[in-house]
Amino acid sequence: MDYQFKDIEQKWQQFWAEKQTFKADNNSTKPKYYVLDMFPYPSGAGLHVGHPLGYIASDIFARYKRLKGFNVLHPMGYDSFGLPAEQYAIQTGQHPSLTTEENIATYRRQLDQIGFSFDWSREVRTSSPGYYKWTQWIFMQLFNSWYNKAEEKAESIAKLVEHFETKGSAGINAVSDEDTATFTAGEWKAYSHNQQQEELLKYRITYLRESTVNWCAALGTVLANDEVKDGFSERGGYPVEQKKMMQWSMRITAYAERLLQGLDTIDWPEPLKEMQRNWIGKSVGASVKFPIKKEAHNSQLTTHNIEVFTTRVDTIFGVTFLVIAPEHELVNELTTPEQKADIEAYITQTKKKSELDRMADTKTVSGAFTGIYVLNPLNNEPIPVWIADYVLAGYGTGAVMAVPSGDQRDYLFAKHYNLPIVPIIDIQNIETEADPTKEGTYINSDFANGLTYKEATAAIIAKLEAIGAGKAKVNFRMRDAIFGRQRYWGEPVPVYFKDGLPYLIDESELPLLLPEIDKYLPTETGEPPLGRATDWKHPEGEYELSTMPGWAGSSWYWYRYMDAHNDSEFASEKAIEYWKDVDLYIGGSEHATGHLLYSRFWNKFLKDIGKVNEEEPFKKLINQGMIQGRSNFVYRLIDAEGRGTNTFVSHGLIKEYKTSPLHVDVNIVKNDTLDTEKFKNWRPEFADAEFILENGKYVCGHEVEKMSKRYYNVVNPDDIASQYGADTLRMYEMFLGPLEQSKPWNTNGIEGVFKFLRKFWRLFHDDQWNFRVSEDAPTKAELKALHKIIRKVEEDVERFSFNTSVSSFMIAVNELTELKCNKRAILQELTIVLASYAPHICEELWALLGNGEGTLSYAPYPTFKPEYLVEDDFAYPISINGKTKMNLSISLSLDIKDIEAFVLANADVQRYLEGKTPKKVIVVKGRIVNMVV
RNA sequence: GCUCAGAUGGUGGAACUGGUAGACACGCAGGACUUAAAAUCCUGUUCCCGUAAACGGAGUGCGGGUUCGAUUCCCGCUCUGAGUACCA
Repeated sequence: MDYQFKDIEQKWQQFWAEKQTFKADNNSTKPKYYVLDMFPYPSGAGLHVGHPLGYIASDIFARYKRLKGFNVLHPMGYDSFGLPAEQYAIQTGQHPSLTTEENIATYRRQLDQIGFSFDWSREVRTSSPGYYKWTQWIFMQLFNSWYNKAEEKAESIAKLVEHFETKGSAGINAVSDEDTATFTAGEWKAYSHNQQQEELLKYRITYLRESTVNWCAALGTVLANDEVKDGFSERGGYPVEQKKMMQWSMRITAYAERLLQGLDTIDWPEPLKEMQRNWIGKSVGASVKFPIKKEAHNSQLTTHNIEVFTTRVDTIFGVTFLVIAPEHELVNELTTPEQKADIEAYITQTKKKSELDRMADTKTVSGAFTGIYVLNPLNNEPIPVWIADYVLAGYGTGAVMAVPSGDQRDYLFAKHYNLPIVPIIDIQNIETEADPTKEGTYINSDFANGLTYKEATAAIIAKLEAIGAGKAKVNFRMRDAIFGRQRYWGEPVPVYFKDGLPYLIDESELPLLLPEIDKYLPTETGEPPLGRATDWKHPEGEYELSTMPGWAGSSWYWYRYMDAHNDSEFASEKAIEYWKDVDLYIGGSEHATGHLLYSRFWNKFLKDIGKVNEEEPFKKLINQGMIQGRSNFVYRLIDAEGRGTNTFVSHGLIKEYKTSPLHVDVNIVKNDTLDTEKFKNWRPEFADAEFILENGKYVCGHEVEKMSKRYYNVVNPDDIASQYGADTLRMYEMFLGPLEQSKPWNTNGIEGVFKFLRKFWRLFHDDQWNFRVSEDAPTKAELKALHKIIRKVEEDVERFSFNTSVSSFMIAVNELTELKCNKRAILQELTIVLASYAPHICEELWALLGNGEGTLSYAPYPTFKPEYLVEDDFAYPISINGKTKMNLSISLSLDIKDIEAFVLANADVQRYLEGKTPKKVIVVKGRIVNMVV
């Protein structure tokens, strides 16, 4: 029979499911290999053709590794807590768990159609109580830990308490809140229980603190920094404002240095690492305290100096003014009565500007003088203090020392307000702009005069430290992560409050289930939706009402797959010891500063407390590119009165007519040719449409846009699978281009892949479509074709160049067709090699070859034998004059006796040889490509 | 502005450490089969000139350089995409 992909694919998908072919074994003697996909959020729209791209790539890799003899863990699950289900619940009243359930069913059906080799027995859902029990458990471990900087690791809070009880706060080097108290052991013991708890909260890795948060009123929740884009929420695009709130936070900053260092040990795409480095934002510099000039202010000040952070402490003698952020907490106290009006006017003006305006408008210089002066700690020169909105309250100390000769922003500010500009380096050119050079030697710099950059920096820091006015400091841009969300559809925080202080619930009470509520909206008093729950009360106090953010469940899920049904641990020690870490992780780069950073953070924490073994969770990571939409257009003819008619002009002719473009559903267009009948049925108003054709066809225009319903360019994998089959879909998605590159989806070439599979099928069949293979011994040419593809696929898969493999398969099958090869010895091995790309057709042929049903998935990958290739193609690595290296494949070689004539005829060659005679010359189409001298 | 990635036929793309540029596929043109169409198969297809053909010239965004030889390496520029944005 002809290639009947529908029957074949259904048969094998059923077979794999029933026989649990891809169930991974936790007790195998084979080497392990863990291939992971970023699990999806099951949205209501279902999968479009872009989603499976990464899954197909990882599936090919997983299947390949199985053939190579590895015990492969290749699981899938759902990140099923999230906003859309909740918003749907608000609109319809339908419980988010129902919506989620339905969406998951759709996803599963769509995924099953593509023939993935997932081990579904390990499926996880972050919203199922059996799963979030352990998310809550990890939260409890974080609450019960503090970060010991001396040891560079997290430790138990009990250990900290023990230290407090014996030695007080002395000798503690922790990452903590800034306002920790200093006390002796005796004082600690004298503290009330509540005082102790309050103090400990300042050390816990997950802690409660009043902090400025990104509040999104429209969504009724706070958002993390990476969920905010240009002052608007990433989801929905609602405005986001800054607001002070009591919030759960995660002390991820404790891990900043380790998160940065770890990047050098993992095989990730460089751009992604760079994004994480920028996000962590390490800058090495110094903090300097500028004492406030006594007589500057008549009144008594509670603060005596302004602290700044700088990366160029060497320029301190060039400081001619200080700038603090308008939101800086000292502004009010510092401003002199005479300047009060000015400053207040400036602050109101700044506040009026939206976040966006303020960022866009970086050219306008604005600021106001506070009226007070500080002293340069190294030479006691008075320095005026200004406020200006180019200084951000949220970074460093919210205050900077301005060096107009070296910093362009300071330069512009100084010019605008007529402040002095002092050059401090001999070669500095500051005629028209600041010169941030580090070359040359210092001038106008007191004891640093004549020194180089390195010397000056060291000398100045030493001096500052000696007089107690500053010290070397490393600053990070990364902030602690806000962990609370005022939403319903998330993990409840396993905490209750007593006397205003948080306490963990008992571990035996886990999971703390989400309570049922009547409406999914905040309460009338503005509390989160959980405030609506009745009968939901801890015996000791009130439950926390906010839930965890979306990234909580996804920050450890790869461990749950290792031991998905364990009730007593998040995964057994044995399972974690066996599977260790993820060998290959495939997903989008949009998670660079969210999921991928938080996951690394939690992993490091879990390692610190001895629950996992690896410092980094994802050894190798590949970003699949985004699949963009490719929209098609028809061109409506405009009549003389400028009205649209019901006549449509083919794309090639639109210059001759007046037309307006109109999106048309890409599913009724094939190779940019419109199916005019389907178009008439597409919408009622086109029922009597007429067409002006070219070459008898209606050709559509096209453009690359986002894949979206609005542009009618969404292509559904179901449609492709039912039209061409899963094997064609899998191969075509790979054929489309390099995995990591973004590209528009179009089906223009899919026929080629389909034809290839049919050709492959035909190799095993005679003209009447009867299965027939020959038992004869293969010829040299046949063996060569086979071994070329064996090697090629091996190389391609290892370097994730799946698109070139597909081409190579086509070449191999074309060659074998040409040779009329139907030898079992060849086809058997070819089937194994193709199996990871097109598993259904290969399983079928494998069974027809008499190999036993369903044994293909674990068949041994054939061994490449180079002797079949070195017939007339081989390589010569040679070196000439010790510098030129050549390495070529050879098609024709001249004998030594023919060389002389050849060399004489070729000036290039003569120059190259410098009079020597080559031993061997390699010529291709009359051109020398290589010589052995 | 900064950082990164990229630019190759009508199209998607190949060429892995410098060595026959355009593999493979789509599209297009011509042909075979067919009453016809679809399907299938075969041939051609970077551009220009000449031409039936061999053959000749140009050619990997633009301008230089290194090299016997550059899509590949170096310098400068243009454009496109992504990320980031007053980070002191």
